[in-house]
Amino acid sequence: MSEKLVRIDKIDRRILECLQQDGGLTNQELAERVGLSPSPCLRRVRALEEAGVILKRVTLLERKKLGLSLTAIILISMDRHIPERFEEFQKRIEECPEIQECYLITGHDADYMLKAVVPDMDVFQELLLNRITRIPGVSGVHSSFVLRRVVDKTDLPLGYV
Amino acid sequence: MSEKLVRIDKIDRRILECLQQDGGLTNQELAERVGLSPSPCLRRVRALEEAGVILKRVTLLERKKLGLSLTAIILISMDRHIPERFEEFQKRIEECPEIQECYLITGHDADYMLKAVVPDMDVFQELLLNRITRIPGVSGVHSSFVLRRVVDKTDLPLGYV
DNA sequence: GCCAAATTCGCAAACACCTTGCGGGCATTT
DNA sequence: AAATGCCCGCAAGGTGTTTGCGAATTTGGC
Repeated sequence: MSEKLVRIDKIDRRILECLQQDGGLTNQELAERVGLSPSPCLRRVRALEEAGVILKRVTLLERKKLGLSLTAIILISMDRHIPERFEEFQKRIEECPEIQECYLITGHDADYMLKAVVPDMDVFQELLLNRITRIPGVSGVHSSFVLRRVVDKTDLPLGYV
Repeated sequence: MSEKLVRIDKIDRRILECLQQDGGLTNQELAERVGLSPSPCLRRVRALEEAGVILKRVTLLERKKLGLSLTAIILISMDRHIPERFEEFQKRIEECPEIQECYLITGHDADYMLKAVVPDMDVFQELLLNRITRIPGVSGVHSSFVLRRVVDKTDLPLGYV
């Protein structure tokens, strides 16, 4: 299910490029852009979904319009590197809707890198002090805040496919 | 255009929750889920788009199926903090399709935090040495690599709206 | 380089969905 | 209590999706 042996030709790549950019495209528009008639185009999209290349379609919302004006980058270190601690940490992090990303990373500075979206500093403080630092094993926490979004996109580079 | 005075009631919130999770929902399905008939539902969606709350719809793809198995977190420091350097840096970063996120951040450790998606270490090395570190003003670079994606989602927390 | 097999295309028809104007009901205001 | 404005649902026409099928193209073997 997760092997990467998926044949992707020129047309598939253009389909993926278009859909990455605009998931609201009708099949007709998509077909026109990739130079195909609607039916084979839809069949290719279905096949790409079936193959697991296309994961899901989502709608992106504007943070500021929703009063979510603060984005924080949090680096976290764990004291004892035992599996149970990591499992527990990950479970607790998944429960926080404010956390959009959480990666286990290499390097000695930190074990986890998180990105959180909150309305303001008060909520951030609550998240950090009441929820994150209370998780067993969390020893070091370092937070930065996003001043400016230079790049913030979801599309993958398809030039290597 | 970017003020946040947007009236969002219970139904709008449910619409946004549904669309964040599944952008491929038909208007009929959406209407049913939020307890509305198709026409007022579509009108609300249109209004939310018009108001700029709904930004765009995108399709998320599976990295590994496309041979993009390496994700890097890069922290960058700049030597002289003059506007021209930052402008130039940002312009050059935008040209890299591998860079999905680039934030200007607070804190003394770094000025920018980037996330890059690449096929392998060779490409990462090329990106880092030939493109990023060659940008005038870049003085410090620290890279980490993603070992495991604990959380990786695009939906915002709507509990505060 | 040719032929057979498999794949993938485009067409057309049936179906589902979107989209608009309109009338009616509910809430808020005067 | 009446008037106003807002938002709902209905219905009809237009648009897009989806399926089977025959034709064309590509793939692989000899």
